[in-house]
Amino acid sequence: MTQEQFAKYSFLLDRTARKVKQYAQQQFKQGDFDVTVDQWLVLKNLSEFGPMSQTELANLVFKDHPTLTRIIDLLSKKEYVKRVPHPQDRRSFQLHLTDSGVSKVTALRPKILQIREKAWENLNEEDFEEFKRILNTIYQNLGGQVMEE
Amino acid sequence: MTQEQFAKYSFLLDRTARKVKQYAQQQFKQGDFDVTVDQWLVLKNLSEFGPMSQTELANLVFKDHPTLTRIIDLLSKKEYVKRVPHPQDRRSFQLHLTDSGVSKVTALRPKILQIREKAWENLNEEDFEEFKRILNTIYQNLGGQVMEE
DNA sequence: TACAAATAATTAGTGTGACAAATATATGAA
DNA sequence: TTCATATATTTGTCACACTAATTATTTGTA
Repeated sequence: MTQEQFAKYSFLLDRTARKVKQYAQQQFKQGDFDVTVDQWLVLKNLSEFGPMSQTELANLVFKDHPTLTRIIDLLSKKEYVKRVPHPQDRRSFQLHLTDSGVSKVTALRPKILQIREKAWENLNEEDFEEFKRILNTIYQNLGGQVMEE
Repeated sequence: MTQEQFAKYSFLLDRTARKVKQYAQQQFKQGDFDVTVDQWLVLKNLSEFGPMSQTELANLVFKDHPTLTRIIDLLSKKEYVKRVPHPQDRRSFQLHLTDSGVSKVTALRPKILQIREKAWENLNEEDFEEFKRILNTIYQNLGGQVMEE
């Protein structure tokens, strides 16, 4: 394996990740989902794990704080999420889905699961396991923390 | 394989790609390379394949035209690249590395190859082949064109 | 208690990515 | 030749990623 090969794999990885995101975003747009792929990730996690602070959410979705602040700003403006002052800690907020946010998640969830499926055609269980293992190895090589299942 | 799994893999892919880019960018910054990861990709390809138009280059690095225009703007400002009017076609430019651009590529190339290696520790030849195959399958599933080696 | 250090969130600045629309020029068919 | 169509590049707008710095508040330690 030459060093040049490593650079090529980095390129392939980047290109594929962009394609997956772009494809999903196009479908979101076509279906008038009124959220971006990243905004969806935030809504979905709030829905699954309940109210939490921005720091907790940032760790969950692996976005940095400034990025998350802006995503929350956008979701607040759309009134899918609201910032509720934390009762004990005046520095922080609890993020809650609004009723409208809950409905949005319910409505979009099945559609998005279907969109996500497309990328994985022509691959089997073994491929998925391999892929996950390799991605996690790379992530750890660069100092990332992998969560247990 | 449940639909939820597909969403998780999409997330892992995105997260890993961002990590790889972020790691490289940090190293670039630490070494005062004076270019970003994406700017480097452009310089490297111009160095390897010689002068070409922006359209050709955009196809080579899989960036869209507006994005490439802006990257070239930055590289021009830094005087690593210059736009030379195409002799026959006044709509287009030939992109040339400047002398300073050539030196930059020569100086950075070995350092960057080394940085890229880090992500791939603890993986073997078979893993790389698998990984490439899976990435390309995904890319094709979403309508992308894969190049022959 | 007092005050330095840590933490939560935001702001600012730059770069990249996607998409749509605009501009300038070239090409091909009637 | 002319005019519609195609091509090369740019501009504009919004969203996201990362860094650094800032603000407000809390915590830990002397």
